[in-house]
Amino acid sequence: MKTLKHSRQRDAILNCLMARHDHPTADAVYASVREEFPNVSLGTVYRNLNLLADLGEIRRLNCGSGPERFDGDTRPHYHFICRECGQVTDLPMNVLEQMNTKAQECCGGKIDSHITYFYGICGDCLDKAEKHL
Amino acid sequence: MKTLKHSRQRDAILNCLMARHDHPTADAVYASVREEFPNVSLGTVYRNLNLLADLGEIRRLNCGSGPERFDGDTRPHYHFICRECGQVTDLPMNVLEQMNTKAQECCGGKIDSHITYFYGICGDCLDKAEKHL
DNA sequence: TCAATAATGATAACCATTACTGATTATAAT
DNA sequence: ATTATAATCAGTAATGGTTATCATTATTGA
Repeated sequence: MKTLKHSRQRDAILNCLMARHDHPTADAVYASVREEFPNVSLGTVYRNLNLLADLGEIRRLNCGSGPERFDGDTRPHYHFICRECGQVTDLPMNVLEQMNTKAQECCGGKIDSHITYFYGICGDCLDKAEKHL
Repeated sequence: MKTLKHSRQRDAILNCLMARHDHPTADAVYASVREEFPNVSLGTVYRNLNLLADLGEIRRLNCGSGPERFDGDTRPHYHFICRECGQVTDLPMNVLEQMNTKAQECCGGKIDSHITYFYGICGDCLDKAEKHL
């Protein structure tokens, strides 16, 4: 039985994720934590991100390409990825639990969850495109 | 303007993906193509998988962890991933286009598609668990 | 048939992530 | 408070999947 010990670095990493809502990569978290702990190691960031994710205190995001991203909001919700700028934003809509039931009717197993990423062009990029016409 | 030239290796790679329905990784495709072309290079496999995906003849799958997978079936459909064995299977259910509309109401941008992965335990693994009780 | 060039095989480089190391630090028992 | 312990750390090497480079080979249109 391994007892968790308190660590300032882990706090800083968790705080960073709670404070920002841009779903940062490990590298971005590293840069952020470095402001408080100038010689924190990238390995420490990865180790704690994984630990926190396994504990269920943060969530891992695999948005289709590029490095993994992390989310301090563990409540089930959907994400929208802009094809133009790559920005990942939260979608304030309810998760459709009934999709699991529907999907389960199509397969022999037991489905308990789903992950959905929406793709398109975000408002900012639409505006920019407009101006350049 | 770069014109595409025909290549036996690319044919073999595409055929492999059309023939099997287990959503193989690049490495698995490599192993398969090697039976016909014993000294095909892994780089060639990657290059052509990317080319074919960009041409829209196959699809890339990012199932949340592990290496990228590829799908010879480009028609929109959902996938189910077993947490136990990692197997990726197709779900014969309609894609819910209305989710895009719904999601778009929640964000300032333009949403054109979504990708959903369902997670759970597949029939095979449920059976195995049953026997071991 | 031949020149132009896309594609190949082999290999090196790349990048994100993980594993290893010995030193440090937080916790619990004395 | 002191000490024993084990978790955590910083630093760095190693790993694994993927991409880039380059000399050679294969395809194609004239």
